[in-house]
Amino acid sequence: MKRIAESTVRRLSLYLSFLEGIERQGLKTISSDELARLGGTTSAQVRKDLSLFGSFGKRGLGYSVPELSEKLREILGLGKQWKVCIIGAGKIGAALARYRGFAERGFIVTAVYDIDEAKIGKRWESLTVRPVSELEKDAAKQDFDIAVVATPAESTPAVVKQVVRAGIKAILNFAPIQLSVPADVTVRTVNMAMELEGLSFALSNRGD
Amino acid sequence: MKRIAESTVRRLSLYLSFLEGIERQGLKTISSDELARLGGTTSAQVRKDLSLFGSFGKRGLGYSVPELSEKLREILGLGKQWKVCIIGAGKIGAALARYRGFAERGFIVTAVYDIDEAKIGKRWESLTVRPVSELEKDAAKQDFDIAVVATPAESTPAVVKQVVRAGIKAILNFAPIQLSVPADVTVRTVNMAMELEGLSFALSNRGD
DNA sequence: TTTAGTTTGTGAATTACTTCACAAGCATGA
DNA sequence: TCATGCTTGTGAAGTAATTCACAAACTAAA
Repeated sequence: MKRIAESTVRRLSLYLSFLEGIERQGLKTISSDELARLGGTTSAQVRKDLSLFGSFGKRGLGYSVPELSEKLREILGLGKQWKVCIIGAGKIGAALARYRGFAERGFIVTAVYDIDEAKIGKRWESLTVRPVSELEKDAAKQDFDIAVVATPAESTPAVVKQVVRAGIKAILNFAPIQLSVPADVTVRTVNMAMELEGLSFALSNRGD
Repeated sequence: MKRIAESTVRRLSLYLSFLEGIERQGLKTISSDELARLGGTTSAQVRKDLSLFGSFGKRGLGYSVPELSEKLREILGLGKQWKVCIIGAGKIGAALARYRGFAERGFIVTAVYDIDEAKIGKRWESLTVRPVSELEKDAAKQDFDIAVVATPAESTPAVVKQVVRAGIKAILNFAPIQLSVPADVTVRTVNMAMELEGLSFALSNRGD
């Protein structure tokens, strides 16, 4: 299959969230045009995005809401269960571990790690904090799919090295630094400072 | 000035964070090539990004680290102080209000709002929770620059309408929905579900 | 001063993404 | 059954972002 752009995947997520709302309202079909209006894009964009994966609509009618939802869930790999470990037993990690949407979408947090001696061995959100040095060994048994990296900037490169060595292929990164990983590891970074600076830029350069 | 792509602004933020690290290490100059390596991009990209705003380097030498940092801070509008209000006195809001990087970069939280009667009037992170219905009136006096929207999906559209009416031109959105705002309002959305789904997609479609 | 070695800044070329525009398919009603 | 009206799926066209490639500018050393 052709390489899919990250922007496309983000839009698919967005479409799915709309469809779930619409499904709850009981509507049976939706056109690319309505979907586009909800997502702030164009109907051609919607159709193009979907056409990368097949043809799911009926000409003259639109898309069946439950059918398209199901297809999108399949495309996005939801419905499977993903084993997640959280690295960094701090506030962000805790917020995520408690976040309902996490479990709802099949992301199951099965372990938590830290490098801080003071935290290791403590109970944390119904798990026991383990040392990062054990990650590789644990991963051989548990087979984690995703690592959430929520460590301070300084310790993050070392932590990420362990994650990669443990064979984990997907990282959700909250550390405010750029991760360097092999090409077969996917990283999504959530960086508040960067978002704020984006807003600051927009405010500073209005009307240019 | 020409329209600047969001991806460019994100990279500028990234470059700045590297420069700050390098400045602490005491290095005086850096080449586009080194910056590119740190940021996982190409030297041509770095030079192109910077050239949109002027020419800051010296041929044969590279960029002066303190000088380029300063320029980037200027471009990104840091150094100014931005007045921020948080809407939604929940966990995300609290985490942000306490987040040090927030204040360090000049984002000052001066008020918090909610629609939940039970929360209104309560103390919260050294502020008192006010009703969203008062936002427009308050904004006339306080002149907020940025609104952080951290409300449940259902109540978000109404909240955003108030924010827009209050004349606030930048929104950091944590609600898992698409905001509809006039063109002169800038929105950055942080949506965990979308990031997770991106990872899920990558894991499901490896090797295609 | 001259030469060798770097590195920038930037048009041109390339690649990626989005939008256009329309034939083809389906539903509905006559 | 046929005509009308809608909406999809998709090549082609257009726009945007990235990378190439090289002249120009600077440093440092001889």
